[in-house]
Amino acid sequence: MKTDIRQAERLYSITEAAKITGFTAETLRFYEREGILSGVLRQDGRRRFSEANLREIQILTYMKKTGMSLKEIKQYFALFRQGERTFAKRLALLREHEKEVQRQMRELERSAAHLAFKIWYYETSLKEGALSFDDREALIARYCRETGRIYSM
Amino acid sequence: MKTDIRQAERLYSITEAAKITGFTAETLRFYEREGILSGVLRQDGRRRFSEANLREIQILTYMKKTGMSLKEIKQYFALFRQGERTFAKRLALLREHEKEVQRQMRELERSAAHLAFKIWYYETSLKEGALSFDDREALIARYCRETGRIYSM
DNA sequence: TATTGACTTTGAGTATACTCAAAGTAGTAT
DNA sequence: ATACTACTTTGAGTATACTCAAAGTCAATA
Repeated sequence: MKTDIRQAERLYSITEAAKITGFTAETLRFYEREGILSGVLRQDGRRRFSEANLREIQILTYMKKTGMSLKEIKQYFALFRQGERTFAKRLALLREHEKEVQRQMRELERSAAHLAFKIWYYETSLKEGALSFDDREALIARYCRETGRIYSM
Repeated sequence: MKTDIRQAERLYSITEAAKITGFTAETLRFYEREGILSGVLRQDGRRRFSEANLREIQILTYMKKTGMSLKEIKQYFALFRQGERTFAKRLALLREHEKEVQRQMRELERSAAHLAFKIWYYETSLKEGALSFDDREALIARYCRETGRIYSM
C-alpha cells in the first residue's frame, strides 16, 4: 500500500483568491452565495479556497468569456460535482456551447468587416472630401479593390 | 434647374419596421424613448419610419453585435446627426471600437480553443475511460498530436 | 489590554436592456 | 353606428450580474 505523501494542500483567503482569479472578493462571495461555487472550506467562519476551487473559478472565467450565463455555468459545475457518470451530459452541454461560440465568432467577424468598411469610408472621406453613398455598389467595389478585402452587404 | 423627380419616400409603420429590422415594436419604441433613434415622423400620433430610420436601426444592430452599449451607440448617432463636421470624431470612435472588437475576437478564440480541448478530453475519456489529469502536459501534447491543433495553457 | 485589519452576514441598491399591462385613440370595415 | 385593428402613452416589472453599506467577529500585533 502506498503511503500518502501529498503535502497539505495550500489554502487561500478570499483576498488572495480574488487577486489570483481577477474577480473581486465581493464577486467570489456572490458566486458562492448563488451556489455556482461550492465546497469552499471555512476556518473561523472565513472562506479558504483550495487549488481545486481556484481551478473551478478559472474554468468559470473561460465559460463567461464565451458568453455562457451564470445559470448555465452553475448547471455545468453541478454536473461536474456529480462525478464521472455525468460525462456524456457535460460533453453534450459543451458541444452545444461550442456551436454558440462559433455563431458568436461569425457574427463578430461580420461586424468587424462592417466596421472596417466604415472606417475606410471615413478615412477616405477625410482625405478626399465626403464620398457619396449614392452608388453604394461602386463604393464597396472600390473598397475591395483598394484594400484587397472581401466585402458585401 | 433640375426638377425633383424623387418619389415620396416610402414610410413604414412600427410593426413593419419591427418585421424588417428584427426588433420588436416595444424595443423600437424603447430606443426612440431613450433618444437613440430620433427623427421618426408621426402621422396621427403614429410613428412612421423612413428608409433612413431603418438604415440607422440596421447600423444599430451591427454596433450592438460588436458589444457596443446603447450609450455609445447613442453617442455615435448623435455625432452622425451633427453632420459632416463630426467625421473625425466618428472615425476616432469607430477606431476605438475596432480595437475592442479585435480584443473580443482574441478572447473568443482563446475560449474556443479551451472549449475544443475540453470536448476532445470528454470524447476521448468516453472512448477510453477517464483520462488522468495528473500529467496535464502530456495530455495536451497528445491532444495537439491527435488533432493537429495548437494549444497551450 | 487595546487596536488594527481582514474578514463575516444581511439586505438593499445599481446598471443595462428590455418587456409588459392597462387604458385610451384614430381610421377602416361591416 | 359599431366593432375591429393597429397603434398610442404611462408606469411599473423583469432578468442578469454584480456592488455596496453597515454592523459584527476573530486573531494577531503594539
